Amino acid sequence: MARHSILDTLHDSLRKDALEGLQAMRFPPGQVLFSAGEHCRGLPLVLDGSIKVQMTGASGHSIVLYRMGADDICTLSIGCLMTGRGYRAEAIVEEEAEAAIIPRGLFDRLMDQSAEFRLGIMESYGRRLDDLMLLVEEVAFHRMDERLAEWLQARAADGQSVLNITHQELAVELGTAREVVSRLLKELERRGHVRLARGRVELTGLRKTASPA
Amino acid sequence: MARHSILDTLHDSLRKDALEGLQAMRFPPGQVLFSAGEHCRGLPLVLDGSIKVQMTGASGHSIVLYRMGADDICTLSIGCLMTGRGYRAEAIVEEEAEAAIIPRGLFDRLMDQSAEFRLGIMESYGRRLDDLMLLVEEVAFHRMDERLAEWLQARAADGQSVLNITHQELAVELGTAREVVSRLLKELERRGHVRLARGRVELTGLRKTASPA
DNA sequence: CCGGGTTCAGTGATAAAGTCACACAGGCAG
DNA sequence: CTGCCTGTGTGACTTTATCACTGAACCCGG
Repeated sequence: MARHSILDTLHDSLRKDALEGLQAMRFPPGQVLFSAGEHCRGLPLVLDGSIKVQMTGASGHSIVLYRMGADDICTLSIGCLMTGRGYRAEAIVEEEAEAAIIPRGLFDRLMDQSAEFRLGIMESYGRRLDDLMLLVEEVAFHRMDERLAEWLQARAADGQSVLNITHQELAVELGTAREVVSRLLKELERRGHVRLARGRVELTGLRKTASPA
Repeated sequence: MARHSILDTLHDSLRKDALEGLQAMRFPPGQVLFSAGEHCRGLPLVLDGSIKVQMTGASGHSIVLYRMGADDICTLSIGCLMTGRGYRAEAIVEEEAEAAIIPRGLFDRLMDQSAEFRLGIMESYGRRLDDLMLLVEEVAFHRMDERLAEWLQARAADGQSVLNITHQELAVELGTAREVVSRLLKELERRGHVRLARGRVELTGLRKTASPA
């Protein structure tokens, strides 16, 4: 049964139709939901789990653009759906995820008949645009050591203090090179903020990177 | 009289209503259409001219995110309109521009009553998302000298071979520091690709940056 | 036309980040 | 145990960012 807040906003008869046209599916970690160049067959609603969206540029390097979680909408797909162009990014499941695809016809109908649905879509789009704008600024102007520390802290805030992640994966998160991550992590370890092991980063009281000033 | 392709798609009666609710305005170069933190009072349609959208990050640096030209829609505004949050970016007129603002009420009505209007909005959103994704990749992974050369070449392709622009402005275009632009331009001049003067870059047969390999 | 202020541009020194090449360590399959 | 694959550490070097400053070009009032 597909539970997604944007469906809750629909009026009874429309919601009933929608739920009939939808089918939730489960995806295991590592599963690729779509990849670059592929065409879009509908609008995915994320019901649960965590999915990262990343792209690989002309340079051959990859960077994570954003994540989708419970109650998210894959707005990126709408553009592909509308213009018929293929995806430019790829989506990879991180934590086992559940999603339902709204097929084109149903999407058009919902857009036509529900102001609330439209609002939800627009809001989602707006948030995504915002995310990307912030990312641009972050990538263009922030120091790598701070970005790394912030990324780790965000995870720590989620309650996770032992991350099973490789330096390479962290490099893709931040859009940098593996060597850079390795060196910065080593530095954090020297300062006692983290403990490192193969494929593992343990956070041990990570504070501000504390400029010596 | 507001001429914009998205209005052409409307059916007669709706178009008539829309045109009544709209009022085109002209803006001179340099005019700020909106700036960070401001609230949004409607959806701007760009009828003509050129408008750049840039943001200034926590770091204090600015970067141009994208440009809007004739027949464009300021999709960024929709998010602000829907969520009520302020703008995160600012819009500055480059070439004298003409624009019309669709007020909230009319926007809602058009979204409700015209599938073609909705399609136009969605397409526009999709393009913007695409632009930003490409920008992220560009900023994260491409070399500055190539980015500068490409930017200049794009202008040359537009027919302009003498640009009236300062190094500082170029730095904002590329999201880097003024000094970096100065040095790279000097290098291009040494190679005979450009000629420099205060506030001016003249393109004299700019080819590939030609790696020595 | 001159003087003084303002905006632009050039440059050296240094730090941060990216690139390249390679050594080595940990874990797993045979 | 022995390879083998993946992940990590590191040196050398290039590119980019930052800081601090110099000087040139332009603008405007007197």
